[in-house]
Amino acid sequence: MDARKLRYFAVLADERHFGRAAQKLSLSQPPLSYAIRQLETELGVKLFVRNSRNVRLTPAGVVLQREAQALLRRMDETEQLVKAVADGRDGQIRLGFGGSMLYRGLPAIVDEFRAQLPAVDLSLREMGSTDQIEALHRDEIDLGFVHVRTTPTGLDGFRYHAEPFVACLPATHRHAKARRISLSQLHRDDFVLFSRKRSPDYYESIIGSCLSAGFVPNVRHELAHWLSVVSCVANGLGVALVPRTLASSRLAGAVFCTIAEETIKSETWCVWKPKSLSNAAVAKSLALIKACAPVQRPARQRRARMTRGVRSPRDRALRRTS
Amino acid sequence: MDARKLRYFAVLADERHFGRAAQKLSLSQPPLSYAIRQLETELGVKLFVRNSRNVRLTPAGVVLQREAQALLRRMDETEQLVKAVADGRDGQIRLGFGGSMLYRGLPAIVDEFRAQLPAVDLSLREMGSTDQIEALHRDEIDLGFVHVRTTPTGLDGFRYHAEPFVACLPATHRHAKARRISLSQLHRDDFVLFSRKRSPDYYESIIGSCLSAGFVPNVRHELAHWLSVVSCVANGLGVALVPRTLASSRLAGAVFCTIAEETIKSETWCVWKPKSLSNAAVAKSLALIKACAPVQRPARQRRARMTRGVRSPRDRALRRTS
DNA sequence: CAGAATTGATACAAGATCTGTATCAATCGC
DNA sequence: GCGATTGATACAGATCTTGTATCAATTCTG
Repeated sequence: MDARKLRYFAVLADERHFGRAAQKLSLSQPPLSYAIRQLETELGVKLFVRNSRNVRLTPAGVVLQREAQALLRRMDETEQLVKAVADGRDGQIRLGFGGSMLYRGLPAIVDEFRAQLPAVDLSLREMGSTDQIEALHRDEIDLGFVHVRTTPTGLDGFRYHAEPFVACLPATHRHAKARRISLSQLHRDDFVLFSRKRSPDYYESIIGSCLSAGFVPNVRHELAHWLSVVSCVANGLGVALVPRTLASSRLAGAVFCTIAEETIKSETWCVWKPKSLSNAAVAKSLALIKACAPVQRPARQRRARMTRGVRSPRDRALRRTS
Repeated sequence: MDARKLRYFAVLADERHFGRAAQKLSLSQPPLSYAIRQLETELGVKLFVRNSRNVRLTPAGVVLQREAQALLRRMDETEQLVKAVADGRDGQIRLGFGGSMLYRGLPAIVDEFRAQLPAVDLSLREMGSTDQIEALHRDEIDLGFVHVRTTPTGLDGFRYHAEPFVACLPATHRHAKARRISLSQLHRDDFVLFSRKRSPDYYESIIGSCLSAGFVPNVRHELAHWLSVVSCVANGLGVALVPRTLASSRLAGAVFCTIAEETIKSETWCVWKPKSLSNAAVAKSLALIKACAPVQRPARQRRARMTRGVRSPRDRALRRTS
C-alpha cells in the first residue's frame, strides 16, 4: 500500500470514473485500472464495484477513501514541516539566559521571534552562566546569554552587550548624594556580590576592580539574583557594584552613582555549540539576535561622554531612584 | 516521498547504521544508501550527517523520524481497518425500529452486537414502519424492524417475530373480568388504534379482524405509540386490540384478555435493501439478528394451547395489571 | 606508525515495476 | 440494433529498484 496507489485510489474514489481520474492524474486509463486492481489484491479487499457502466465504492472503499485522504494530507504536511525545519522556519529553540537579560533586550528578542519565525517553538530557560555553559555542552539548550569576558572553551559566541558597572549604595549611605564616586571611597564598606558559583566572571571582575583601586573588598553577602543584590543594598546591608542596567530597577532605598575608575565592564555574550550551527533554526535565530543586539559603540567614545558629564537618557535615569 | 522510502528512513533513523538497517530491511546496503539519498534529494533536505564513521540525524531528520513513525503506524492501522470493514468485523450499522421492539428483544440484540461485533458502530433510530421503509430506500438506515405482513416491495426480509393481538379494556369495562372475549362483544365500543400513517398494516389488521367478526369498529382515537394506546384505554377512552407483548406494560387501569376469534397476528419483520448485503457488516448483523429471533413455533401448536386455556408464563402475566 | 577492520559511497548489470498504445468486451441509450 | 462509452487486457518500452563487486575514508589495534 504505497503512497502512489493511495493517491490514485483517492482521486478515483472522488471521481468514480476511471477515465476522468486517469486524466486528472495525468495518466492513461489502463495503468490506473492496473494499479487499483493491484491495491485490491494486496489488501485482499474489493474497493470498487465496477458495473462497466458506473463505478461505486464498497463500504471498505468508503472507509479507505476517508483514511487515504487523511493520510495523504498528513504526508503533505509532513513534507512541508520537514522542509520548514530544514531551512529554519520551523523548529525548537531553547534559550538560556540570566535574569538580567530581561532588562537587556530579551523581550525584544522574543518579539522578533514571534514576528520573523512564528513557527519556531521558542522556550526560555532561566539559569546562571555556569549552568548555561554546561547545558550547552549537554545539548540541553541551543543558545545562551552568559556573563563572561571571552568565548568559553568549546563554544562559539559574540559579545551581545557590554556596559560599565556602577556603584549601588543605600540611600542612607554617606556618599549617597554623590554623582560620581571613587572605588577607594568604599574600601571599608561591606560588599554584596553576585553569586560566585553562578557567574564566576562577574565575581572576579568586581574583586579585580577593587584590587586595582588598592583594597580588598569586604565580601559580606553573595546573592543569586541581581535584584536581590540591589534589594540587599537598599536595606542597608552593604554596597555593591552592579551593571548599569540595574539602575532602571527602581528599587526604593538604593541609589546608583558612576564610578570614577575604569571598571571592567559587565559583558553579556551570546554563545552556542559550534555544531548547533548546522541546525538551521539556530542559525536563523542567531542572525535575528545579532540584529537585535544593542549597537556596539566604540568604548572610547562612551567613556568620554561619561567623564564629561554628558548623560544619555539612560544616564539620567540613574538618579531617579532613592 | 513514498511509503517504501519512508519505511527505509524510519529503520535507518532508529539504527543509525546503514549496514544494520539494510539487514533489518532484508536489503543490501547500497540500495538503502541510494533510497535515502533519493529521499533527501526529492525533499531538498539533508536528513542524515554521515561521518563515514557514524550516522546522525539532522534536526529535520529528527522531525521526519517522529512523523514517519506516525505515518507508517497510521498506514498500518488503515490497512487493518479496511480489512476489518471488508469482512464485517468493523463498520457502521444504523438500525431502525419501532418503540415496541424494546419489548421484543432489541436489548438482547444490542448485547449480542457488543459481544460479537464490538468494533461495529451500532446506532439505533426509533421510527415508524413507514418511515423505516423510506429510510431504507434512501440508505439512511441499514436494517429495519417493521410491522408488515410481507416483505415490502424492493426490500428483502424475514419474519422476526409474530404474536396474536389481545383485547385491551379499561378496568371499569363491563367485560373487564372476562378471561376471554369475543370481538363481537366490542362492536359498540369506541376503538383506540395505532396511527394509520405510522403503521398501515397494524391499522388494517385490526379493522380487518373486526370486519371478520361482523362489525365496523368505531375508530375514535389514533395514537402514535402503543403505550399511548394502552394509556388511553386505561383512562376509559375506549378499547383496543394490541399485540400481546403490551400486556407486560403494567399500566394501571388497563386489563388484557385473549380474543376468541383468530385475529391476524402482529408481525415484526426484519428488512433491508437487497444491495446492502454486499456490506459485510450488514450480512454479519443479519446473521446475528436471526440467531436472536424468538423461535418460530408452528402456528397450529400455539393456537391449540391458547384455546385449551393452557397458559405460558407470558399468558399468566396477562391478568396481572388492573 | 602501519595495517586490519569497519563505514558508507559508487559503478554497473539484472530484475521488477510502471506506463503508454492499441485493442477488446460489455453495457446503456437512442 | 447500432453507436457511444465504460473498464479490462495484451504487449512493449521506459523507469525504478536491487544485488554484486569494489572503492575511499576513518578508526582501532598491535
